[in-house]
Amino acid sequence: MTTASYSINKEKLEKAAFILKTVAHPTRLAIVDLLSQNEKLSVNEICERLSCEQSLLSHHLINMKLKGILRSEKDGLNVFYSLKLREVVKLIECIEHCDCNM
Amino acid sequence: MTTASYSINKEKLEKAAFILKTVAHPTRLAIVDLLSQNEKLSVNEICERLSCEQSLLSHHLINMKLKGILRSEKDGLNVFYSLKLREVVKLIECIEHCDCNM
DNA sequence: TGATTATATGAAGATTTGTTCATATATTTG
DNA sequence: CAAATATATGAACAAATCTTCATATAATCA
Repeated sequence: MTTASYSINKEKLEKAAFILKTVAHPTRLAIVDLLSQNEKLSVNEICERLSCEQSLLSHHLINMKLKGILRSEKDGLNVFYSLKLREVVKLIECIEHCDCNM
Repeated sequence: MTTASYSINKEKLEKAAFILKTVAHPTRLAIVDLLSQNEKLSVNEICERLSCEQSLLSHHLINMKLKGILRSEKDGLNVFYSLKLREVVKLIECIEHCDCNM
């Protein structure tokens, strides 16, 4: 057989790259970090805590929701976002722990 | 105090995003995976195993070296690449393990 | 030395991503 | 209903990224 011997197949690599890419942005990492410490937060709350412009934040949040990393639920005027793919928190931990070696 | 209460500071987030971004690509993830299983590999070996065009692969390798993820050593006609920031392997494991929840 | 092999380089174009701005929509409240 | 508030949307542009191609460099070998 001519199949490459490495363990991860193409599909998995693409999936992984897709998730990593979505998270690989300072603001989006900060969002993940915030939501790892708070069950759910409204757009406004995130906005203020990250001092991020509302529209820009909205774009980020919707993007992350679209890609399965966040979920949202509406409550009156507010929309609360929360982590759907909690595993992404580990990515941050990963990177945090290897900071020393950089 | 007006400081945001989340634990990761801006600098750390940017560093993390930088690393994640560099790795967040199917081919580059495959390179990391390959090199996690082989002490070192020549450009040609990687080329063949990933069926990636030589020039394109070179660009990827040099990029990853530039960003501190790989190192290289020359031996005759060959250049051998190896993992410098081994922690990035954990990123793949992270993503692999959460595949089920996606 | 000339041919061959392995790798790097750099320009160029296509595509994607990040950001801003202006504005739309939806909900609540007076 | 009008005003206020929270969030979303979409166009437009700048910047970054990905890929290809043609070619350069460097080492080896006949």
